[in-house]
Amino acid sequence: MERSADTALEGGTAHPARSVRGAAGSEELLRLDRQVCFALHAASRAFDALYRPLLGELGLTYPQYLAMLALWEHDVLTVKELGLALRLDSGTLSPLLKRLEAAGLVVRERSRADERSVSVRLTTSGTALKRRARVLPETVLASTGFDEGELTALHQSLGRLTAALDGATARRS
Amino acid sequence: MERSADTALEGGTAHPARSVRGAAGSEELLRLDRQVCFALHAASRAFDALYRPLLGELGLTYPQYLAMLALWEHDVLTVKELGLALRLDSGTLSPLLKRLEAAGLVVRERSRADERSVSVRLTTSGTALKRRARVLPETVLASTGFDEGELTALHQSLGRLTAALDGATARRS
DNA sequence: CGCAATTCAATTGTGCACAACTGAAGAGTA
DNA sequence: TACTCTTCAGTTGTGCACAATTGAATTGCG
Repeated sequence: MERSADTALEGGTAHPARSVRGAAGSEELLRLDRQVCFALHAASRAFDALYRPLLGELGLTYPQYLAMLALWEHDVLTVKELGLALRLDSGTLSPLLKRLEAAGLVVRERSRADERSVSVRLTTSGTALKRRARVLPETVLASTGFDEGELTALHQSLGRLTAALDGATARRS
Repeated sequence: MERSADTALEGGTAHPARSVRGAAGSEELLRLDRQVCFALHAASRAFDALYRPLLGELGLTYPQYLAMLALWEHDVLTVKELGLALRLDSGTLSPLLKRLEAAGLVVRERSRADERSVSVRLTTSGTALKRRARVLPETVLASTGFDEGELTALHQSLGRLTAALDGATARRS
C-alpha cells in the first residue's frame, strides 16, 4: 500500500477546514498551511529558484544581484549605506562584497573622509553588467503571471507588513 | 557635511516616481524598491527577526519550528514527506533533524517497510513542546497589524505566486 | 584638551539552503 | 533470476544570515 505524501500532507482530511473567522482553536492556529510566514518563506525561495539559473549566467547569486541593483543606482556606497538599503549587516556584507571584488565587479577602499567606513564602487566591468541584467525584471515579472495591479497590491502589502513587524521587534527589545 | 544614508537611499529624488503603468524604462525596472522579490525577502527576514527571540525560549530556530509544526500535525513523517511539506531537500533536513534529535525532540529510525526511508517521530518531550508553542501564532499575528481579511488575501496571493514561479522554473528546466 | 561612548567594518561561530554526488535499497523488466 | 532504473537519505562544498566580539576611528562631553 503506497500512500503518497501529497495525500497525507496536502489533501489531508484529518483537519476539516473550519471557518476562518471566529475563535479557531490553538490546534488550528498551529497548522503549517495557516502560517503566513511560511507562505512568505516559500515564495521567497521560489523566487530564488527562478532567479538562480538566470543570475548564474551573469555570475551572480541572488543577494549579490540585490547589492548590484543598489550600486547600479548609486555608483558608490559605503558598506553601511548598502546595509541599510538591503537590510543586511556587515557580517553578511563583508564576505559578499569580497566575492564581488574578487569577480572584478566592485572595488572597496577606506574613505579618506572617515577612515572607519569603506566605500564600495562599481568597476567598468560592474557597470557594464547592468546592460546584461536589464532583461531580468521582465522575464521574472512574466513568470509570476500577476498583472500590474496585483503586483502593486502585493508589494504594498509586504511593505506595510515589514514595517509592522519591524516595529513589533523594536518594541520588544 | 553629514548626509544620512536614509536620505540617500530611501527618500532619494534622483529617480522621480514615474507612473506605475505604461512602459517604464529598463532603468526604472532595475530599481531596488521596485523588486517584489526583494520586498518578499525583506518581509521574510522581518518575520524571522520577530520569531527569533520567541523561539529562542523554546530552543528552536525558525526552520526547526516549521519542522515541528509539521510533526505536531502528523506525529510521524518520513524525511521525504517532511521535505515535501516544507519544500526542503535532504541536504537541509538531515542536519536540521539531527539537531532536533540531539535536543531530544524527535527520534529518527529507518523504516522496516522500506529501508531506504527514515521515519521521524516526536518524543514525549517534542509533543510536550506544542503546549508552549500555542501562544506564538497569536503573538505574531497581532504584531502584523493585519486584520483577518488582509492576511487571508496576502496568504492566497503568495500561494498563487509560488505556484506560478514553480511552474516557470519547471518549464525552464 | 583628554577620556569615555559611539560608530564602523571585519571576524568567528552557528545554522539554513541548495547543487552535486554517494551508496544503499527497492522496483521494474527482459 | 539478473540487470538496470529509480528512490531515498546523507555528505561535501559554497554561499547567505545573524549574534557576538574585536579593533580602529571618530564623536561628544566634562
